[in-house]
Amino acid sequence: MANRRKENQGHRATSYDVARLAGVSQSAVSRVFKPGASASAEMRERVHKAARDLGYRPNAIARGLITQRSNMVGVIISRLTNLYYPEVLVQLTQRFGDQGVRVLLFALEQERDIDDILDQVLQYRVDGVVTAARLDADQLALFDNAGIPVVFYNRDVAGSHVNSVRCDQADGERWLVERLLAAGHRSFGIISGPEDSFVSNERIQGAIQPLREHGIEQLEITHGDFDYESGYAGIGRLISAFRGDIPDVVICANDVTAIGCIDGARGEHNLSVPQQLSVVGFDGVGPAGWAAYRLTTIRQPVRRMTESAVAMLMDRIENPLMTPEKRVFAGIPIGGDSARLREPTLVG
Amino acid sequence: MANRRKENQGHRATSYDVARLAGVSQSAVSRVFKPGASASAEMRERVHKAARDLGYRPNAIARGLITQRSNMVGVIISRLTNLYYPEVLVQLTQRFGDQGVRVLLFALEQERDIDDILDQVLQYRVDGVVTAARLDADQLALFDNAGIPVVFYNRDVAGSHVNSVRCDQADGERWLVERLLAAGHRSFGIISGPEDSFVSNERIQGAIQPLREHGIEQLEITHGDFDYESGYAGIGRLISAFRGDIPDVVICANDVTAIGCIDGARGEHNLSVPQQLSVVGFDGVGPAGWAAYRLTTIRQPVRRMTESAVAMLMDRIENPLMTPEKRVFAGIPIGGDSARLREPTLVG
DNA sequence: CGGTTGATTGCATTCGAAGTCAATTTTGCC
DNA sequence: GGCAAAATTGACTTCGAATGCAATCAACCG
Repeated sequence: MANRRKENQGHRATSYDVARLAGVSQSAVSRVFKPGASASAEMRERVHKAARDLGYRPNAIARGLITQRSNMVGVIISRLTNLYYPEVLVQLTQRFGDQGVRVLLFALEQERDIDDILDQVLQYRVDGVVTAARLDADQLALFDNAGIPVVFYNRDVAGSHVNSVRCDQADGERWLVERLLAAGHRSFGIISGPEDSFVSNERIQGAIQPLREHGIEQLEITHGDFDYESGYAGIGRLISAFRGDIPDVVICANDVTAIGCIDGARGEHNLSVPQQLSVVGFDGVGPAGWAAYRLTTIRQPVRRMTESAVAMLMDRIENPLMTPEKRVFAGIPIGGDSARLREPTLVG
Repeated sequence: MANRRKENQGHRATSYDVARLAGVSQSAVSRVFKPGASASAEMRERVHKAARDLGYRPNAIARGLITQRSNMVGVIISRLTNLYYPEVLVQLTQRFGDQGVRVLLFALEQERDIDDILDQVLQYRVDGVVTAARLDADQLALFDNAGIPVVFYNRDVAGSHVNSVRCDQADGERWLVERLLAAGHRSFGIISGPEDSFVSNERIQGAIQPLREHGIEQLEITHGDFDYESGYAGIGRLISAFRGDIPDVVICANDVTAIGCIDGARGEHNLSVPQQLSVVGFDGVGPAGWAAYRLTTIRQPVRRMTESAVAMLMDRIENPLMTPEKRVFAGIPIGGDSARLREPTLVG
């Protein structure tokens, strides 16, 4: 009994085992499991039966070695705990899965871990990479030299010919700002993300520029970290920066910060949102829609973006000489209830 | 130029290339990259230099084939969009990473996708599996026969000798119920998860049992799906079930449901929480701590649980004959503000 | 019926690194 | 200096599947 068990455990059936049992050659087994290869009906049946009896499954590792295709892609994500990324990750995983490709996950706690991570990604001979973490030109070159296509997700490398899928964040912010201005807001607070965050900078610059264009002078910025605490504490710092005055609106680097900001405004400063303070976010994560917040925000079209990222990467993998392409998606404005977007109606 | 580029791309350096450039044998290169193997200082240096010049990195796929160790583990997660899992996933990924092991991610949208998924997991010859999705005895046997250790996360297979890491959910619920009873609550509503969810059943049974023991009769249950909507709509269904009365407390299958329940109670039924209605959740996710909710809940000790899961799986991988072990962790009660846990003080 | 075509099948090689074994060199010690 | 022990190194084989090529076989045509 114990022996029987042990045997099974130690020995996983190989194509040779199947071949022997079915009385055919190893090549035949290989061909039966390769869709579209030439094999007679009788052969197929015998091999399949033997394979079933032995519990045989082709070894993806061995296959990867000979075909030079691991059928794995690396997905590099930083700050996964952000509410926005899990959704992206799930969708990528499922869509790649539909194409027969597996996701090897690399999660950075600190952006500085990245060099070790890249080394690992390269060792595993992934067929491609989707990165939602910053890569500099040298790091990108590693993949270029190895012939591994890379798709940037909501990021880009300046002046470099790489694939990227992005949400037009500047445009989204501009939409918000235009509407806020039209509704009469004149003093603006901003709670940004980390100073070195590409995503944050793009959003914040996208907000600041139209504000400048409209000659807005009452503008204060405080730095945050994309999290709830940043918003909760940030509103306090902004009020100080305005010398006790309250800005008309706070633009937050993302939804979670905006939610923190709303809670802070209500709980710590006794402000009602949006009557006394408008707050806007960015992302369109689940909690943004919760009744307690109903954020005014810009939703990223995650579905289409992940679809695009997968399609783009698969294309590049099939055809490495294809010219890199950048796709930009418009964000979807969500009216919500956390900001006044219309001119105050004058009640007679 | 184009040629140069092409060459680089097509040809990734192998240990033979390095060996040739360094004027040594391929075995030598292999040994230099294997920690603890015998090689002279001079040899190490020459090989490292050649490797650096060629941008050589050992091919993890080839290594996996010969060593019979892929250094990858499969992580199977369902309902990743739940707020609770991303945290678990990040921690698992990082902790495995610290042990030099990569995570191959499998995300199920539907629990029924699982058979295809398992097939994939087996093909990739992962060294082990952590699953937060249900596996039945047959499915588990697949891994057993292949000699691949499995650790269940917050799940278990009845009567089966498998490793598992769990939070004692029944005990957590019991704690909540005892306190709620002590504080004078007498009528209970429950918003469960899906009927076929192991996690939900464990929690709900854990709540119902002490209620029975205390002879509570006012008890209604409605089914949900672990999401915000379930809570938001669920409170309405409970109020109907109580014929317009309002239960003293609603026990929710998880935090997100509890949050929905609070929003529904406040927004749709004009109830104040916790004054008129106590609501409790389970998990201790980030939003549970947000000022708008301050949930009374049980936090899972994710850190220790993931640590344990990784340690356990690595142990089994190193020593396959080790007896499977089950570790149960106590949940951490979070007082919060969404339920009255003390007897009402009588003000004179 | 001979010859041609096309499908099927097996043999042998290949992918890249690891590890066994034996040959060689170095080291240590009296 | 000489010999045993230890360290270093290389040749060769191995892991499991895929594939080019040649051999075999069946089908088909005039």
